[in-house]
Amino acid sequence: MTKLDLLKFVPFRMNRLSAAISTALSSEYRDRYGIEVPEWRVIATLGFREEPCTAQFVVQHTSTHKSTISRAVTSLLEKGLIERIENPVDRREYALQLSRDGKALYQGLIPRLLNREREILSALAPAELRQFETILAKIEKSLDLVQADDHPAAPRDYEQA
Amino acid sequence: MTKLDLLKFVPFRMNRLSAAISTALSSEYRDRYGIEVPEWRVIATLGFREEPCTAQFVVQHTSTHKSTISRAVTSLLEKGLIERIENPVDRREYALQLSRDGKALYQGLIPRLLNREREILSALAPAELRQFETILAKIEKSLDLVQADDHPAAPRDYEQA
DNA sequence: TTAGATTAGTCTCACATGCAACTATATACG
DNA sequence: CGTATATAGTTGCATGTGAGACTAATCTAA
Repeated sequence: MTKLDLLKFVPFRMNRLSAAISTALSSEYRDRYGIEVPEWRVIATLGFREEPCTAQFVVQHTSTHKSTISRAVTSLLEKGLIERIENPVDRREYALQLSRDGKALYQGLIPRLLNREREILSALAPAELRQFETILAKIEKSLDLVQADDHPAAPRDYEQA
Repeated sequence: MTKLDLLKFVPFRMNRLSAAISTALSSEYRDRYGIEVPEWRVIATLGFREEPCTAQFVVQHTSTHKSTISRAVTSLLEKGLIERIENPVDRREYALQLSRDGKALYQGLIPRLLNREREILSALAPAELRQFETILAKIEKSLDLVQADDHPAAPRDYEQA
């Protein structure tokens, strides 16, 4: 008679933890700036990489479905938080970058989010935190979620759903 | 100039990892039995606790929104995988339990899911696995996701979306 | 007994998102 | 060249789900 205790089942626990963490963070950008998760991911990508990059790059970088990114980009354009630059060499794609307002939002938001992350992880001792980083990296690798920057893996469309 | 690397940001990594793990597991019940995540959670709860229990109990136990559980229960009833017993003492609630078919599904499914979990965690050394359990428990506790069985915490409605 | 509060469960609404078809452009190769 | 294939990005469609109103039943306390 095999049994399974949900509360000890890692997939369930990861789901629940991830949702709880998202909720804990979302107030910082949702309540404060009216930004949803996919939009946050676009901003995070553009803010971190100084150079403009395409929506396709954001898709790869964030492991988010391209239709979701497309809608997030549209929304951010409407909000004036990013700008779109035509690429004369390849007119299918556009280079995206943060606008002045987008950069200001980024600068205001990042410290808050890092603080939240710190708060959540403050439950861990320093050694545990290092272990956690190692463990996450190993599981990510075994699930093929890590991609060399120049040889991006096959696109994956996992969403926080 | 503060910056944030998404790929090193724990909330993002947890989201992505949790989604990838869900995807890796869902084939076992989705493809195989046409069961969705909320239905799986109901089945897991009923199968683990031998005694019948109410939808409200499942809500608390799985940290899932009551409307989601309600729909999952309806769907499982239609599929004949669970049964609903009226409670003459309190006619608002119903006791739920796995049907014969539901128990068979449970018995067939559990070993597969445990195998999948093992595969995913096989990237970790035994010591790391123990560390991981400890770390998860600590973060869960700090986010108030653990509930004493007789003093359930305030209901939380985190969903995998 | 009764009025107000509480609880279990259902249902409607709004909305986010994956999928897949689609458009427009670019590339590869005969 | 020109045709076939691949790619960037958008959009329509279907669906899953959280919020919260709602119903019915129970509990509490005057």
